Amino acid sequence: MRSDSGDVQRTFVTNARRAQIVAAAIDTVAEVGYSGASLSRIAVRLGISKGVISYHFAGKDDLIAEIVTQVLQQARAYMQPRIEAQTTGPEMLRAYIESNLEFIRDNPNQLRAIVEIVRATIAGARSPFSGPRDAGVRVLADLLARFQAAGDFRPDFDPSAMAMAIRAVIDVAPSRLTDPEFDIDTYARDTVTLFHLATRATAE
Amino acid sequence: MRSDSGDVQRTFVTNARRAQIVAAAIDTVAEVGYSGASLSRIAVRLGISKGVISYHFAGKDDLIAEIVTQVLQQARAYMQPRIEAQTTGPEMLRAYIESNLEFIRDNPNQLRAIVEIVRATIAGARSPFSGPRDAGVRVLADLLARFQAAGDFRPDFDPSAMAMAIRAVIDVAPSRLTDPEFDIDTYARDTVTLFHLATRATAE
Amino acid sequence: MRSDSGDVQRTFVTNARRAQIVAAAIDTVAEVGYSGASLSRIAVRLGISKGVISYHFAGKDDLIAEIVTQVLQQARAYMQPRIEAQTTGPEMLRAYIESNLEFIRDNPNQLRAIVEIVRATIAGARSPFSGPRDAGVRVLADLLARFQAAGDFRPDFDPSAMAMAIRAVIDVAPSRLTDPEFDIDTYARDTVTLFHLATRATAE
Amino acid sequence: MRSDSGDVQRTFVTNARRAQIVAAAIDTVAEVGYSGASLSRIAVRLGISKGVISYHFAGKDDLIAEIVTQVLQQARAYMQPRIEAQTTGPEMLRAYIESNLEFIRDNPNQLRAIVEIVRATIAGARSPFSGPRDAGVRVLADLLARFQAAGDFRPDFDPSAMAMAIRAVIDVAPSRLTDPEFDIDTYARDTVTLFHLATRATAE
DNA sequence: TATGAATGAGGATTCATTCAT
DNA sequence: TATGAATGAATCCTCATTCAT
Repeated sequence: MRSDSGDVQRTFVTNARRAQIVAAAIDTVAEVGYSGASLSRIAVRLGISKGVISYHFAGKDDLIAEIVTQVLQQARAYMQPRIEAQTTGPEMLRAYIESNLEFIRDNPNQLRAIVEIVRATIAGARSPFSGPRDAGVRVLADLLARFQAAGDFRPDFDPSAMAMAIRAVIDVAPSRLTDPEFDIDTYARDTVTLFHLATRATAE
Repeated sequence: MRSDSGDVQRTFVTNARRAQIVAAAIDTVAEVGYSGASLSRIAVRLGISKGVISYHFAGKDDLIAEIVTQVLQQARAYMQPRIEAQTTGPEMLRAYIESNLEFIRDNPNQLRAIVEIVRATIAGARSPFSGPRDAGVRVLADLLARFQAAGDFRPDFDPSAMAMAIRAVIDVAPSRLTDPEFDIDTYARDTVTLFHLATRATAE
Repeated sequence: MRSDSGDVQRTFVTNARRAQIVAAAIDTVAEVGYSGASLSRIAVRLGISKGVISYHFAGKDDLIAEIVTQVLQQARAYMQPRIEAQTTGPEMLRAYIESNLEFIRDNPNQLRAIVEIVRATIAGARSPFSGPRDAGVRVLADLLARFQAAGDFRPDFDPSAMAMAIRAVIDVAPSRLTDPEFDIDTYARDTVTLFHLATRATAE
Repeated sequence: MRSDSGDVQRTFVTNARRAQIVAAAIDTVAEVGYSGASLSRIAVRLGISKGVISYHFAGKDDLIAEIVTQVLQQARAYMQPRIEAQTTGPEMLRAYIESNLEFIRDNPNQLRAIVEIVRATIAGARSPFSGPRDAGVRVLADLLARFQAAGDFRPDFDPSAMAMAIRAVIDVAPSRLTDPEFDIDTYARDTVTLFHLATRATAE
């Protein structure tokens, strides 16, 4: 019943269990970090035996990969339409930042977990998940470049560096959420303004 | 001879050993990540026994704390004079960003290690090192607020949020250093411009 | 429905399933060795659930015992008539060796599996299957002794030791079958000659 | 202090511990078989912690390899001079069989262990130790071929098949040692005679 | 000061087995 | 009959830590 690869036909109950385990894993990673999130800790949180996880997932890597896949997919589903609905560069950028931070606000653990995982795994350089991060930067860089070419942004910034900066400012938010003084909505507004000023066409 | 707390009188040799161990630990963390940096791996790198580390440091946490302390102190020593030499807000901001990224460029392992450590440890929420990070943001926020009050920056940004953003953009650099396509000097220039545009007084 | 002990009345379907499982178990043991032959691997090979095996057999030991029983019975069925058809000692011995090695040649997996099992289990001294092996030796020893008494063999060898030797030379064949340089028919001829020379009455 | 590979300088105490562990491992394998010989069982036998073994050996494979190396070396040291002291084929063959079985008689556990290991590991075909076995057969086959060419043996047997047979008859002895009815000295005499008759030059 | 040796907890994983459906 | 699900023990291994020398 392991999920190795390929499309395995899964029953309803199995899917429910898998989802339950993934959810517990997300919360655990968000709470105690990647390295602290042992299978046993996840199992305890669910009140189930450690073996159940092994039964439903081919291994820890499989479980972690599932988290990444799932969260990224949810995030994309939330953000993509909001971003693609925009027609001008500045509007797109605002939608990008706002939808990102809204998603973070509404799914704090998911995001904290994924940031944790990506960072923990890129650390060792062996990184099976460095992909997603680079991909995120690249997609944004492409968007910026396109609108920049259209004259919507000032022509003299490097889209790639700007994309890195934007993602960095967004990605730091999840870990700040626990700070009671941190207000993510304010942070979103400030960030929108910040990058609007940093990218607007001079003529504007 | 453990360094538990307080000012322990230490001999010259002891201090040399400690420094040597810290240096090896920094390189190890930078290379294999925080969780991969076992005492044994650090000891092997030095060609000494694992016990030596235990002898000189109260525990792994103590060693890690020492890394943080030492690197932060070096960083401060490099950057502080450069920043304080400036008199206007924009100059200060430029000096802040440039000196930070220069230090990162010249001490990549140190920085990669510290970023690794901070992230790995703040994750667990138990965070013995969330202090330094917050402190860095706070110091910068205070600087921004001061020059903002003096009219050097536009008055309508939140210094704290802006400080977070600046630090985020800087802190992401160390982990990018291994990417051959990443040129940190260009990144520094872009970042300076970016935050100059984002903070400048409108009248300017 | 478990087969614990005694003569359980079994339906046709049940028997078919059991046979099917035994066959898969034989192939699995032959392929990955005794310790590698987990119930799960056997189940996968059959495309059935692990539980089915547990349903049809009281436990792994029961399944293994069934393999031994079944293979030994088949082997006996093949060899016994061939051996008993002979009237003189040397002919009997030739028939014994040839029929053994022919059976091995024609049922390599069966034999490899059984050799695997016997060896893996006699090792632990708890040996639920040391019986069959000893039995094989004893039967052959009795045969040898009978013909020896009749003057068909030289009188000065110990039938029991000779039987052990013969069985050893035969039993080593299954594990050699995978070696492409190993030709079992040649080996059979050589073995017949070898033991003919070793046992023939001097007067011959 | 792991023994990974290469010539590691080892202290006296360490060597003593290693030897102690190897000895315990040999006895354990001889007693409960390869698959039953877990590190924990070996540790219990010695009254030490499981970790000690991990400290002295890079892993289970390392420990097992050490057993094989050590026993084969001892065996070679015992047998080689006895065999090489002979000048004629029959004498060589007698010395080969006798020295083998004497060594088995005097080191029953060592041999039972090694037979266990070789068989358990060649089973899975991944066999890191199939080498030794094949090597043993090959060396003997070469010896036989040499003396056969010299006319010391009958010319019409295949040295390789004969070597296989001889080794098979020898290798079966260790597992018989626990049988009180089995007398290895008698078995040695019988085996010598058996293969003398099977190989002698006809003219003899 | 430094070392080698040992410990024991905790990690992931595999497995035979059980059980409700 | 058959299945999927769950269990818990056992496996090897890594690690931070301790301690006598």
